[in-house]
Amino acid sequence: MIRTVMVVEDDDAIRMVLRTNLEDEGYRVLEATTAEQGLVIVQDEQPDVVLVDLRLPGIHGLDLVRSLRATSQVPIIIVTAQTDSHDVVAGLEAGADDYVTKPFVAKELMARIRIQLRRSAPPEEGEEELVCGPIELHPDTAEVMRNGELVPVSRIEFFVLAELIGAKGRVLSRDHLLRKVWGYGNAGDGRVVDNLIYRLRNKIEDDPANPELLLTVRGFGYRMKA
Amino acid sequence: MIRTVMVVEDDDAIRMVLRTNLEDEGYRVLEATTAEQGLVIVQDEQPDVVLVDLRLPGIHGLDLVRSLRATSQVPIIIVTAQTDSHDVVAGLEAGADDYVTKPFVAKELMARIRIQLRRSAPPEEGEEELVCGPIELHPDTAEVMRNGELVPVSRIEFFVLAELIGAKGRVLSRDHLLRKVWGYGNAGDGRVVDNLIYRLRNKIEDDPANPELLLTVRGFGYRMKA
DNA sequence: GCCGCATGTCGCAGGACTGTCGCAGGTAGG
DNA sequence: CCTACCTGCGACAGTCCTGCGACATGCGGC
Repeated sequence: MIRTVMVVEDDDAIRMVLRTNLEDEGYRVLEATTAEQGLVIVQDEQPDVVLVDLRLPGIHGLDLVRSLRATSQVPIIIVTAQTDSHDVVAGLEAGADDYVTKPFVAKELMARIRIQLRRSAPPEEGEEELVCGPIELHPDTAEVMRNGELVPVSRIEFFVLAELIGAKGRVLSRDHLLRKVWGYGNAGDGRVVDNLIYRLRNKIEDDPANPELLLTVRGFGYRMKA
Repeated sequence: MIRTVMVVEDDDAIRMVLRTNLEDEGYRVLEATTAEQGLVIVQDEQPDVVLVDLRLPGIHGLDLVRSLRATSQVPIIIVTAQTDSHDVVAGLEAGADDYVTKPFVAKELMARIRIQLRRSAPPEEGEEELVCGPIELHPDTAEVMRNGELVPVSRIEFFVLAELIGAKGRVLSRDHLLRKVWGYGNAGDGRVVDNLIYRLRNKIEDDPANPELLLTVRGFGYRMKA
């Protein structure tokens, strides 16, 4: 099961560090630079954890925490400078679940995220099997097997495949995939999806020109063979 | 049965979020950014639910609610900022059926929409099977089966068939189909429908010249065999 | 039976949709 | 710094869709 982490942080450098660290841990990462944006994205994507920098331009992070907590149970971790210790207290009172102070040690933050995830994880879950015919996805290792043989796929290819297989044969529109995989606010050309599908087919189909697993539904989008 | 939700909201970001969420739930979505526009579209399209932002440019959402209620029974859900609680009361008095405050949780809004739909819907519903004789529609995969065999149809053909089968034998006028399938603002020739029916018959009828499923009702339109 | 209108039945051409592939900037790793 | 890979983008071609028009057919009223 792929978990999604939302990062609300206006400092580009820090956001980048967080993104790379999180992606290395296998999370899907959403980003926002303002509280307003963060609020919208959280509602749209319903991430599994939210990291909030308290010092945001415009609306203060503290208010974001309150707004989030008012409508959602999502675990919130505050990320803040060491000097703002009083804000941390206010943040926890506002409904945050944990905090880390900058400069933070990546490993510690990752650990805290895991704790929050475990705490909020649905009781069972069952690690939904991502299998479709000869294709098998291992979210743990981000690996794709085909007839038991490892197929190298890129990060984004993996997510698209996971989304498609997770849909269990239902059609997914290009828009849907753009939003779910590329992320919110990505106004990228819809053709990006076509391209990625083309590349995926070259990796997982016997005869990429006559796909039997990753099917086109003209006018609608793509779907996996049931 | 495909339901239509109308969104009257001037904020682009919020409208976008609503659209994507609603489309993910399988609704058809209509949009308007002003009360005037909303009123026109509602009358023309007769959606199944209307979401109204109270803070609209020009005419206030409250007046839109009154105008709608004056001429229609359509369920109205108010979407408003938390701070406008007095407006909510006024809105409900003006005839709205429910409300959500921004920031709202998408899931909650979807649930409220379902409630309104159920309230206004024919008693049963329940994922209504799109089946008519040997014809079977699968919205998940956008596929049409005939005697268990896949029949390739285009996007627009699929929607027309869905609309007809959803009507359960009632006659649908060309105008109705143009509005529901081709969409608002399409001033297309009514003969476009005739053409499409012709093509559909060639795909789903045993003897297209003597249709037994997709029937003509002279002077009115078309209907499926009961 | 005749006439007028609604509908059926094509064929066509423009265009929408998708597959395919090469290119270049960017990134990660060595 | 170099290399390999990833990824978005654009271009092109082939296929399919679809609106339109023209003519044929059939139905209903007189």
